[in-house]
Amino acid sequence: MLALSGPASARTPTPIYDSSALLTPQPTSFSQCPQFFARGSPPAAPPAPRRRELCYEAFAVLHDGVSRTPLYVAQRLTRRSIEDADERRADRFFADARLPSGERAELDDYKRSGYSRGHMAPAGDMPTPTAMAQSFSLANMVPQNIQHNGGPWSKIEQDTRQYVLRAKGDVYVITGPVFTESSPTIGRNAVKVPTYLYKLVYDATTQRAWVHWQANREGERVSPPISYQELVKRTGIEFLPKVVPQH
DNA sequence: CGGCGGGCAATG
DNA sequence: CATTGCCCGCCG
Repeated sequence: MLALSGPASARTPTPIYDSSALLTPQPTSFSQCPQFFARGSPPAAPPAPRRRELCYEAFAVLHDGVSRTPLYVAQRLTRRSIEDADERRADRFFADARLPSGERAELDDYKRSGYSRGHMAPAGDMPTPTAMAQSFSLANMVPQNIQHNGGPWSKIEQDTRQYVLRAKGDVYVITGPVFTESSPTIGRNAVKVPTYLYKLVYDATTQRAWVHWQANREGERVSPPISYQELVKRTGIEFLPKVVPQH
């Protein structure tokens, strides 16, 4: 078992799962890693059962036990963190033991599924060996078209890193899957295959945001970004805190 | 073309 | 379970 033994996760107690936990939402554990969210505010998603908040050393995951994937993964990137992102790729994927077995993807689900294990918070962003290892949690993965993952999506990840290298301050990135009624599943645990993937990039210094919205399929090219408001419309999730008018 | 970064699977 | 070789797409 690969220990999630980084400083951040060491401070994160393992959630207790019992019947009452399914009925009454637990207090947010994102409160223990607010640094990954703009102004410390996690996205406002409509409440739903079987959602778990997981903090890691360099990113935070809202996991969905129905799809057995993350719903979104949040990061804060800086020029410094990208300059530090020169770790050797760990390449050791693992099922995340902090999730109940019925809610999580297992390695066998992806094996010979025809889909790759696609990072939401990319391995290439990770600034420390611990963060690199943690990024291979299946709680950070969705079944992704192999060609799209290694091609256009990889390009978007690298473009994002290049942007951050030139940014003046904090850049918040939120990445996640979008499912449709017809979304297929893989493996015995029926891990849902996303129809679309998005990556929201928000530069807190300039207060500019843009969104990469890509179909999870063969032949998909890098599409022109869409607006933040369009992302909210398509997902129903308010990812960024509403700006409080100053006076 | 080679290097790099996203992966995969076979092998002891 | 770690190592190794391989595939693919993108870019300079």
